[in-house]
Amino acid sequence: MPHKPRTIPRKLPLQERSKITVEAILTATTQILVEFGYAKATTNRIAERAGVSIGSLYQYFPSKEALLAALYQHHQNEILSVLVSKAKEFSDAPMHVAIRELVKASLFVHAVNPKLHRVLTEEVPRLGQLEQTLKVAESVTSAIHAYFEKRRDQIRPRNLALAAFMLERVVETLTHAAVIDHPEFLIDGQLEQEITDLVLRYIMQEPDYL
Amino acid sequence: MPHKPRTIPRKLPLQERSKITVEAILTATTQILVEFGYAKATTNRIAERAGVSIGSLYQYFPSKEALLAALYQHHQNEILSVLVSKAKEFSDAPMHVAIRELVKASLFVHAVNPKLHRVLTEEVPRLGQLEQTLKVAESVTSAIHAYFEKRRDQIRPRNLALAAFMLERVVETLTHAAVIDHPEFLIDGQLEQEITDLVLRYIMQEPDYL
Amino acid sequence: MPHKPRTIPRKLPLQERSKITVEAILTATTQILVEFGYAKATTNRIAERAGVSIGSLYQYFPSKEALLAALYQHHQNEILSVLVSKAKEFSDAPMHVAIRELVKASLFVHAVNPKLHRVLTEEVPRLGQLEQTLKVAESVTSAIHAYFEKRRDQIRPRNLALAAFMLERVVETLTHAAVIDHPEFLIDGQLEQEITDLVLRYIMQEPDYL
Amino acid sequence: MPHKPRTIPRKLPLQERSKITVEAILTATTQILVEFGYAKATTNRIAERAGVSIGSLYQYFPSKEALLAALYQHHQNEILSVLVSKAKEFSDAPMHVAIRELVKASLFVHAVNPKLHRVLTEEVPRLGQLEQTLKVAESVTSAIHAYFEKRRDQIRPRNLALAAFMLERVVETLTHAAVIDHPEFLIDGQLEQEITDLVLRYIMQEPDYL
DNA sequence: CATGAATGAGTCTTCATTCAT
DNA sequence: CATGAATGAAGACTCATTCAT
Repeated sequence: MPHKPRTIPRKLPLQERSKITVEAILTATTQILVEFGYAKATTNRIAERAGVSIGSLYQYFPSKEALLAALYQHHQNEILSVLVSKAKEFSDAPMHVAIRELVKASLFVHAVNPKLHRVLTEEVPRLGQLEQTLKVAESVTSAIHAYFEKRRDQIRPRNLALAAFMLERVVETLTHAAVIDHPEFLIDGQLEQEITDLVLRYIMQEPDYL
Repeated sequence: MPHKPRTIPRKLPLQERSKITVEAILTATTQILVEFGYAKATTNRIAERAGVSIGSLYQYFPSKEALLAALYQHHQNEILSVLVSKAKEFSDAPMHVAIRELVKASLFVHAVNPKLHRVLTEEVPRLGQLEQTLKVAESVTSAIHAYFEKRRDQIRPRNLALAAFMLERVVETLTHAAVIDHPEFLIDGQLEQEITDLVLRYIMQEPDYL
Repeated sequence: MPHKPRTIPRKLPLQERSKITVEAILTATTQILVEFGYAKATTNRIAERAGVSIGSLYQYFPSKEALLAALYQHHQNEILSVLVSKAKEFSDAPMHVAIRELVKASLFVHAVNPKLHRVLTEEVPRLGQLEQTLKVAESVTSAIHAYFEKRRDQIRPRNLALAAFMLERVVETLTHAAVIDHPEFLIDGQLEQEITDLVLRYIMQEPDYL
Repeated sequence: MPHKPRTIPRKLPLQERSKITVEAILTATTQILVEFGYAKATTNRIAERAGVSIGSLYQYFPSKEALLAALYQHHQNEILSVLVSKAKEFSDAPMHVAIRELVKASLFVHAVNPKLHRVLTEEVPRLGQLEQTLKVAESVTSAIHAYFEKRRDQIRPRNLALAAFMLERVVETLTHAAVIDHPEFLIDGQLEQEITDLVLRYIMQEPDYL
């Protein structure tokens, strides 16, 4: 009889074999999600693809939700780590450079596995634990906000929280939508240029940077 | 037989009673979707909420997908009609006025039933017929594109298709995300102002309109 | 979904337990069919009778049709194996002996589980895969035809295909109908004698075998 | 809520319009049965095809079973009337003539609407009232039996009941199966000849009639 | 720890039948 | 009497999850 799903991993993959198994399951989940979409991503199918018994899957992920959450987490971390490293690298650069790099990073990140990103973003229901997980956006927004605070005098808009929110959303949406629906805009770095432009014209006091 | 679900409404509501039933079903669907989310929106629950037998539901909507598609359609039409009427109203206005009105309209449209909009946009799987239905975005983009063509000389960016795409995406995302996650930005027409600003600074040759 | 039901067994029973389960399901299907008839033979009822969960039933038989097909197959094989073994045993015997044995075998086969035979033959709809399965008749006819070819000179009728067809149909119907509706004709081997007579008088050149 | 089906027609078609309606329903049932088979012959579909409301259908046939029973009855009567009239016509003819005519009549009857005959015979479940209805076979058998009694001395087999049973079954099956599966045997009156032969050789004392 | 057979609540959907208009 | 909207019991089937081996 089905239960209310636990979400905390039952045990940590201490041993080597465990790690491999967990890895295999996660990889399989990604593949199944990409190939068949969320609706057809059953735990049994995932286990099969992973070459692992369904029992083992539940050994490491106490519920389907936990599995998805882990994948999500993993995906988020990849994204965050790219963004964070870029942020550090260009924290002292001129703003127009920093922002261009942020846009670049966002494009890069979306290009890694666009289909997975789309499924995770659009299909997987954000319920329960997943609700909490989906917070890259927020932490990026916070980081941008903090950055704006530091350079308050170079920022034209007065409401920095609002500006940060807008920046995060705009960059995310445009890179996401372009990668999925309009790859042609990516040619020649056109999109990168235009998004950067869009943002800088809004953010900066002196648009003469151009 | 999961099966290939039919999507064409089985019969048209000839009598008055039918219309009421159809209306009740659609309303119930909206409510259930908003209250419980897509995952728990079963046809039986919807019928019950509508105060109608499950048989009646299937009398008018030959499959769950068809029901959702109808709701989608309805929702889309509401949105489009608002946008289209605004578009006509301001087609000859100065661009900065027209764009401000577009932003206003978008905010208005998202404010009607934000939760429904979120569920329809983020949770309901876009399969089969729904795939086709999800095209408001595209038609809005086209309309903007056409508008840009007419005013080509006032538009700074050279790639009009790209600019139209960006404009549509940006306005949609920002109004959507704000309505759902940051209602505080809506106070004082702040967001409206800022989005308009963002867009105009990007679009226009002469930002001295400010 | 309703769907086009799969018919290939989902997985083979690897473990001992599986075999028992499959066996139990098949047995239960037979019982339910015999007791309640096809119309009331629901998969849930069958699973219950088998002392097995409905899920298990679908683990081994991907659709109701597949279940019935399997039962059919099994039943057909039993029949065929009896007939084939008899055929081999008497392939060189005098024709009047061979034919008497065929009749005997047919009676024997129908007597095993007449009710099941009746349900399978008369009630279960012959759709999809079952269509293909229902071919014992044809293979028996072919075998008879081949037999006739070999003994062409002893066979009075000229159209051997027609004669084979008639022989198969006549023996099948008479044994079937008698077993179900007129068991009294089976007493004393009366029916066996008469069918044999009917056939031999038609088939043979020289009815003086009598 | 569904009830246990009544079977006695609710009212007689006294008026002209009623007769037409009943006729239309019966015709539609036949068509639907032939076109789609029993499994897809829903009462709503039948009513629609008949150009009559579902309510009207139930006005005249209190249940689906009653409808099928009526059709059955009708079909049986058509068959019986042909056979009976032939029987009368040839009751005093020499037996080999009479039997040939019986075979002819059977072929004729099966050729009228073979598909309907097949559906009625093989698909429609013989439950409840239908169980009782399916008795043409029996009355034909009785008639043959009576005929044999009258000509006892010309009949070779001693068990006249058994002989009558065999004769009825054999003629019915062969004509039925041939019409459906082997129309080629009907060419040139071959089948008619052979069935007649089969029967006469079995029945008659003196096969020198040939 | 792994395995995979087993579970069963819950889904979508159909269709014979009723009954208000 | 006709109409057709409404009914709802019941059926086939899925899939997350458990547990004996």
